[in-house]
Amino acid sequence: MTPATKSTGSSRTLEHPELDEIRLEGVLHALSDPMRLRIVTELAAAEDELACSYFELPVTKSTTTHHFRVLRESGVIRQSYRGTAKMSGLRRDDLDALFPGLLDSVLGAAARQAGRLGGA
Amino acid sequence: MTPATKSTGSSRTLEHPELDEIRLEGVLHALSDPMRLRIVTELAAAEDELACSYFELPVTKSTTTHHFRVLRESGVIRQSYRGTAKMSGLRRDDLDALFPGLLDSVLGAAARQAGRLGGA
DNA sequence: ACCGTAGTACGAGAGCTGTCAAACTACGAG
DNA sequence: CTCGTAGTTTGACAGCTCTCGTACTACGGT
Repeated sequence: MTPATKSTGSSRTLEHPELDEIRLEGVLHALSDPMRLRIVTELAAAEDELACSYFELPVTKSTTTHHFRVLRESGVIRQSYRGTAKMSGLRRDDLDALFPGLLDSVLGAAARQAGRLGGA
Repeated sequence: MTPATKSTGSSRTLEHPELDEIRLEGVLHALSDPMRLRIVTELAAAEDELACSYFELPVTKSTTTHHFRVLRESGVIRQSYRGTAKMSGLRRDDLDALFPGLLDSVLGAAARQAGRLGGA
């Protein structure tokens, strides 16, 4: 929101697929891993960008890096650097434009299943 | 070897997951393959059970068998034998009960993408 | 009884995936 | 400058996935 759109010297760049490069198969594949589905669920609940370090995943840092890259390269999340932190946010608008209702139904399904398996 | 064991009386039986054994991750993974997404799309369009041989997939018969098994074991389709043919049908009701809206949004997304990529 | 059609089973191979450990880079705070 | 924190890179490894070809079984018709 606030300006500083210069990337402020952070030369580290991140590749993101354009809208028309996002493939349904890729999105589904990205979401079909438990760890990544969990990341996406938390990201959706947060309604805001989150640092990778926010997530307390039961895997090492390098594995975490791997999962975030799969999510980014499939077009599910958008990432950017802010200081030493790497912020991640759902590409909700892009996904809704491309595949209306898909993200919501997957999130709903994930919540439903979590309730069914955990809370019941 | 030695097919001496069971054979369960009547004809060839097929394993299907119960409703509460179907996992969202498994369904998403099953749908994330182009060949299987295509099968599911045609199955949905048909609104009826189809024989494996109906599909003219650009792969061999053994690969076709493999894909149908993945779809069945993940809970996406139901299969049964009718004569020498093996009929397959979407488990629409089960999936809708478990993950409301998911199947429709995936099918819609697939149709949209097909139109976007093919119809120019 | 035979044959053809529909699908299965069994290897097998190339390639991808999830995971780790260890060494590394980038940034901000003292 | 030095240090700690956040994340990356590389290499490795087991396991899975998609694909094939060949050999096999099951069923129905002639």
